[in-house]
Amino acid sequence: MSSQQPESAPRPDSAPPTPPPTPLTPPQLQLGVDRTSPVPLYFQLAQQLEAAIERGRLAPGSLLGNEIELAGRLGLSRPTVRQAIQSLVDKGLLVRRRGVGTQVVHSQVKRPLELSSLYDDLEAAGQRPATRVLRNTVEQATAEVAAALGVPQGAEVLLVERLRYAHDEPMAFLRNRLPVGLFDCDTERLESTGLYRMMRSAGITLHSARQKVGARAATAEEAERLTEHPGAPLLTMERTTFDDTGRAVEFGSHIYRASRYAFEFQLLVRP
Amino acid sequence: MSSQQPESAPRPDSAPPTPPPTPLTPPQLQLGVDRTSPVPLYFQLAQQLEAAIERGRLAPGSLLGNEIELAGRLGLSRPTVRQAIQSLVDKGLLVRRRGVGTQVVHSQVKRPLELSSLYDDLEAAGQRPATRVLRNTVEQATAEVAAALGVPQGAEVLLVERLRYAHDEPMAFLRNRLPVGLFDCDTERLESTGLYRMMRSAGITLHSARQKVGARAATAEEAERLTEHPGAPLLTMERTTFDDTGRAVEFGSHIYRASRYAFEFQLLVRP
DNA sequence: GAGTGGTCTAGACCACTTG
DNA sequence: AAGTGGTCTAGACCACTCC
Repeated sequence: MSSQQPESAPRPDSAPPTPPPTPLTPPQLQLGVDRTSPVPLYFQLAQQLEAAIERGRLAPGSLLGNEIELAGRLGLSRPTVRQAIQSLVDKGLLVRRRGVGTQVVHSQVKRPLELSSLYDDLEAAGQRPATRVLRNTVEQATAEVAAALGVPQGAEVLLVERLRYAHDEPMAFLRNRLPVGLFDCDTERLESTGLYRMMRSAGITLHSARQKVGARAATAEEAERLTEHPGAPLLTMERTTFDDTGRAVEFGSHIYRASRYAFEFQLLVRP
Repeated sequence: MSSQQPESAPRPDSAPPTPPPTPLTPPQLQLGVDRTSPVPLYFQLAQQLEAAIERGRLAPGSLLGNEIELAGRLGLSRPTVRQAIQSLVDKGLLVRRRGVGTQVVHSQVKRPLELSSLYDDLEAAGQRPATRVLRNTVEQATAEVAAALGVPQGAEVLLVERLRYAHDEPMAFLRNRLPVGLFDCDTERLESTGLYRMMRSAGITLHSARQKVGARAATAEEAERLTEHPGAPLLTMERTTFDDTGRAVEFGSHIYRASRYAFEFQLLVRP
């Protein structure tokens, strides 16, 4: 099965027209799966390949070796190997071309951003984030909120308003509406962590979000809350977040100080 | 093959303990593949299911019927049916739960936005877009541009500056840098279509983009170009676009009138 | 023509959810 | 216990790319 090829050992008995055309490239690259593990085989392989790419052991542009050979080397079937490779293609780490092979993507495409959480973003950037909850009550859904959350107009929804600080400076004013009864929206926890983290720990699997990002000049009231001057440029975002069943779980209308914050994210083109 | 079942014809000869437990839900829903077509079978099935969901013939939340039965009904193998279903799960139209089944997502998640092209956005919105090319030359890459495009600092890159109008009003100032020799960047075509459309027709397959969206006040020069007043809020975007091999194919630094434009897009959470 | 990925089949066993 | 999706196998033929 996984007999390693002699690489460039000259074979004196036969004279092939061309010397071994160096089929290498995923050279030795120790790969191997653990069949006693509960982790799926395709997932183990995908992890190992991803790690190898990340560490540069698989150089950008290098070919991966064909699927059949890889399957044989690992003692896996071809569909399983394909499943592993496909998951990395979906992540943008590998490219497949028929008749050519599978190669590591050229370039420095870094890990795509998740659904961005301001709290996590700030924490990752080393800015010590803090939150002050201004309101945490129940209100009746306006037409706009009802449409966004998919509830009847006038139905009860949670209203949460927060000021987010970084280094004791206000950065953003966050206003969220959530369906009631979705999870326990405790004010104390809201002040010590982010909304998305609370949702995840409540067993909600976030799936997608529809966002609208714009800008406008600060009103007097907004300026005061954010310690800007009236007319200062503000970044605005409206976002409706859906879980994996397609339910809307959150509708946010946020305002950021443009002088302090910008959105970074990655878009994938769906063919 | 696709012999239609008698549905609810009572069978007088046998008396099942329970009357047909209504296994329905993808009720009659005429499905069928064309094996003479060059279109892959899984793709044909996915298209039909997607169309049925879109037209409401498969209601949100309804179960799809198990894979084996579906495969039998269509004369396909289970892996092929799974491939079709998986593609719709990836699109966010279906949800699978082990032990439960596959159901249509609850809610109105509309088609996710593609990598947004301002030109296409405006055209779709019925605003007749127009473009004036201000510059279309070659320059030497600054450190920032070189880093974004992955070329050596000082290397030659294409510089394109455009004003984009809607209804004869300026909407945005677009500045792009591109690797030289990527495709023919003709000024006349630039004025009559969008950059992305030109890339696609040159055989470049767009794959992903890294974006940064912010806001700031207009300088005097910017205000004049966009017929705003100095200090007016502007929406800014920096975007590096990559093709399917991971090459950077474009680096854009754009400015939009916040009074006229906002970004809308969909983010997917990668598990 | 040789080699690659793209598609497809007909089975199999397991883990999970539900009654 | 029954039914579902999740994983896996060992083959097969085709379309495309490159020599």
